[in-house]
Amino acid sequence: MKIASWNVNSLKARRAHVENYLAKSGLDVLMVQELKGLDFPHKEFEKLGWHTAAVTQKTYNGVAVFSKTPVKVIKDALPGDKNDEQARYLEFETGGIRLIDIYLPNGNPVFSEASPSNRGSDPRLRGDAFSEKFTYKLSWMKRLYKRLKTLREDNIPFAIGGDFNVIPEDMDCYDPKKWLDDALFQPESRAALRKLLHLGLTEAFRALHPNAPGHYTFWDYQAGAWPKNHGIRIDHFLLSPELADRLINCTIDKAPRGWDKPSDHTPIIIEIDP
DNA sequence: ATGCCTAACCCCGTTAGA
Repeated sequence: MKIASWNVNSLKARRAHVENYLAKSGLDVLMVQELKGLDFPHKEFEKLGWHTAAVTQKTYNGVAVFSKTPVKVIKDALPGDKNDEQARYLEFETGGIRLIDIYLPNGNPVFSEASPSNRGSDPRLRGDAFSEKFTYKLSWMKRLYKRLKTLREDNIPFAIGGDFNVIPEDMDCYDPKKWLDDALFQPESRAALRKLLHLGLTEAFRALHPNAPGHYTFWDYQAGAWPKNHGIRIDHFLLSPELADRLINCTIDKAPRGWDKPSDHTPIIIEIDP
């Protein structure tokens, strides 16, 4: 069973890419993120032979799944905050497996804007407050921990994939120094990701490719990042023990990043022994 | 040291991405 995750950076803009990928990649399930629109073309994809489910909002965020087998939605929002209206979480069952598709908040900027007199000094030494966006990221990760802990305690096997917006380790970016001030690279973000792993989850790519730097899932559109391979690895799959034991392969498919008018992310694929 | 690029919305410059 082949399952992929891909941040498409607007489904509308990447519609042909997604259809092409579904037709040719041999996937059983494709989870996508950052749809950037309220409308989701369920019928059109059903005509192409895919079962679908989506959580969308206007302009921002949005996650969806395409599957060869029927999709039963378990949750269309991350529990823990009824006032959170951002479309970032979809939990479902398909092909006999519980899957979770996430678009984890980016969180930049890390700190609230400094007063003019304080600019230039280190915001951490200054004791600046975290920004609203970074606070939201960390609280979202705390809520995610609670949800995954519940699934573990209930002995429900699952795989969670998506755009985690966290660079796990220094080897997961081309130049760690350039990311020191970024929300994706903060100690708090990385600790929250490790905490998820401490529930007994396996990070699929790193488990199968230990000590292998230079493998990325995102390359900025700017400054020639793609041809220079100046990327970061932020799209991940985490597997509960039952599925980790069935993990055959985990690869990053760089091809779609080289297509015309590409997303800035490229798909990550896991293969599970049926 | 800074901006670089892309997408959505409608304000066609601003916000967000990462």
